[in-house]
Amino acid sequence: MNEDTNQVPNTGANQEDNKNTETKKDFATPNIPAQLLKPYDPTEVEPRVQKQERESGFYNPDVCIKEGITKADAPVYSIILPPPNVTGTLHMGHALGFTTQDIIIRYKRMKGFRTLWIPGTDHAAIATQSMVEKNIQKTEGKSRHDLGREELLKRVGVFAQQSRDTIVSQLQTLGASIDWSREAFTLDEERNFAVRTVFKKMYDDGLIYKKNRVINWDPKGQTTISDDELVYEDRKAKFYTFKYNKDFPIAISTTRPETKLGDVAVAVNPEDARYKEFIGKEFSLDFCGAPITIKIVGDHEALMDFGTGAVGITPAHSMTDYQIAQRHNLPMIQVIDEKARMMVGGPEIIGKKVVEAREIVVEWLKANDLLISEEEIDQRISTAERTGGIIEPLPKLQWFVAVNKPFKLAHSGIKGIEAGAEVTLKEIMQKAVSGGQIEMLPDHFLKTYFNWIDNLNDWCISRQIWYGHRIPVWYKGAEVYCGIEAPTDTDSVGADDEAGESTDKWIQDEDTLDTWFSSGLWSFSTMGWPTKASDPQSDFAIYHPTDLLVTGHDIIFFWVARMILMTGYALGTIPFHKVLLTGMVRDMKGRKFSKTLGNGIDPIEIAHKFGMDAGRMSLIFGTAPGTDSKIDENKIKGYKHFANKIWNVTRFILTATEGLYETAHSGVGEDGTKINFTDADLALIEKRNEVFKSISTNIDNLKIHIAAEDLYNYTWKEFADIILEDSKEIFADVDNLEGGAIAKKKSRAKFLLETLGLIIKTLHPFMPHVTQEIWSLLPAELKTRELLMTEKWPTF
RNA sequence: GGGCGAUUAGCUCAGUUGGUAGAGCAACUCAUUUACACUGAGAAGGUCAGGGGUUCGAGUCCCUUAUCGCCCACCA
Repeated sequence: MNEDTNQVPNTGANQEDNKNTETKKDFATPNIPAQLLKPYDPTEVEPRVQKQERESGFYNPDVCIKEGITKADAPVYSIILPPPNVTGTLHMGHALGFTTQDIIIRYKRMKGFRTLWIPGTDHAAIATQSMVEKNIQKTEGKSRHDLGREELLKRVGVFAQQSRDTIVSQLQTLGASIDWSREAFTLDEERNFAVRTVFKKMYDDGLIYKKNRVINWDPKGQTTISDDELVYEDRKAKFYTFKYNKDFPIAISTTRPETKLGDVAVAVNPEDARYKEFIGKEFSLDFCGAPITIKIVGDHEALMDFGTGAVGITPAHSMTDYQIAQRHNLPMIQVIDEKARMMVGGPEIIGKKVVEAREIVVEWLKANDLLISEEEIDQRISTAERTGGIIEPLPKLQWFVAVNKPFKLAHSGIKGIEAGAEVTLKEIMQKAVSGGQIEMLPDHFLKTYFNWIDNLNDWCISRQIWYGHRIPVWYKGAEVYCGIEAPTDTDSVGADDEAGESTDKWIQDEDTLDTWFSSGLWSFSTMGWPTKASDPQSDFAIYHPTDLLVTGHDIIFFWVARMILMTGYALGTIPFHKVLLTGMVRDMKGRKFSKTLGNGIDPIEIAHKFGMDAGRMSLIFGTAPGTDSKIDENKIKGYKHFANKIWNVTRFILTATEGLYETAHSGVGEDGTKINFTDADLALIEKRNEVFKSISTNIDNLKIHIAAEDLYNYTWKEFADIILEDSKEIFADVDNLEGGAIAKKKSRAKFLLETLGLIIKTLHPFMPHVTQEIWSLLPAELKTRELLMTEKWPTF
């Protein structure tokens, strides 16, 4: 530990500063620390304080216990950091969440809790791989297949590492008092073991299954994605109405004529008088060079008053049609491949991209006089969240998690679920929250959460990308093996090897898991589960479930729900007691921060310009949980002024109480008599204590934006503007005029010093750097420890 | 189509269980080397989106309308 940082180095530079400020002779007294004579300079102070805090080891609760800062049997408080994606750098949106967590963590630590905050990063599978692929394509003109699985993974690994380093330094710049000794990564060996363990358990319980069905295919990313990874875009589209051929009795409509080469049926409403007579009939015909057989089926899904009232059914390329086809036992004919090219049809159409094929089919319809009408409509198309590719529904053999399948939950700490009872994953997600064990703030997001669960379908978890947790399943001919460890006699073929080679060795499934599968385990995979789960001294035994999750409301489905699912399933418990949802941070025009707009603000930039303390305050101040906020530099500037204000308040108090503070703080005057507070000061104390009591209460209730405001107002408007101004008169009073003058001064000096200490302590979670710096300059009598973060929180 | 949120000072937003409308920024008047110009004092600025209801009392609770924003959904 570097104790020197609290001392004022007696360098030439400082002496020079003293000379420069000599005009202010009133303050150039030997007892006033030299750096106080200058305005507060966050760029010099903040990195130094961060280093000092970090090197003290007190971010780690084990060290706090060892050094006697925290009692071993103290109540526990734990938070896991929502791991940022290793796709780039943090912006002010992250900073809001992380600052919120740091405030709570510092508060709890000072209150004596055994406090743990675990950091980490997320490998973000598709997002990261596609970013690296794009870079390689741009700089080297190579695809991932040119590089091969091993080489690509190496490149992605390097990128992820750089990204992680940036994120770590950003978190440190933020002043996050997080325990770096416990840093985790969603794709490291320990987390991989947890993933394999849970996968195997789910597989054995029949909750993970492999099935051929229509999934969301991203032709750009060359992978499947889950329903939640779809992003909808509004576009104009042509809506064509036509007949398959001249003899076909019913006209249908579509925006995608090229898919009609894969049609197997036309669905009409069984009540529809126009078409009733045709139900059950079959027509074989040639459509654009592809022989197709269309069966007319009756299905209530077909709405009589929409379009022609008849729906062409393309089971292989539409989710809805797939479901209708299932009901009527219809075949599924794939006509579009993974590159979104036509697989069937005449020579003019086969091999063409869907968009070109669409034009060709329309031309063909026109040429054969089959097109009845063509109108422009608004349409929502699905695109892939990470690559922007237009989703092509395709039939594929994929892995799924069954959310509606009952299984026996061996252990249960979830209210409303008995141990050993039959439940579904959906029920776990519902009961963990509806039973009140998990609280959400603001609570109106509960409706969003439940609504999502009600409409939830089985979760497609396999991805055809290489960066991620490989599915722990091996094949040997027709045999399938799922295990935590690879079977012996495994052939370690890479993905590039041509499949289909018959071998007598086990070959692992090529696919990787959805990144949210591993994120879902984060609350316990970061704590030594499963290896050390049974050890009562393990983090898992001590700190799980965690107390609080602070995250953006945009990932309630992706992450919050998946954590509840995974924790409920694997442990029969909840991952956290409370969820605090933060809003989005936007620019002054209300736009989201984005790379393409170039409006993103890097927290490091803020630290350079205004100081991170100011940045932290500006994020918290006036921002209610769950509501979006706007931020601009003007606002941040205001809190830079605030930091400087406290700095000057400190200078004033130390100067004004010069010679008084020793006696004032000891509570005994020079003559040995006790210093009593004057009635006026007693009244100030009462009022002050009330303010600080309510600040604590507000932090306890996670209303940190209100606590920050109260603290700001008291410090500036009450303490500085009124009390300090009033004190000037008291201190200016000439001693010998009346006997009470000296007693009044001592009383006030004691009050000012105590209150300053109180402000600095209470403000510390919000503005850790400036408060630590001031703390180091306060007279020793005021403090019990050098590091403010380990001081006791003031209680009344 | 369903759900959620927002609407408060010129701008950006707070407003705990219902009890006299708040802050920052901007603008206005004054003070001028003061702990601090990264300043202080003062004044100004609001039918709390509109309408209805409950209540002794509503920015806050209920109903309704409007506008904006977000999320979800298989109208081909």
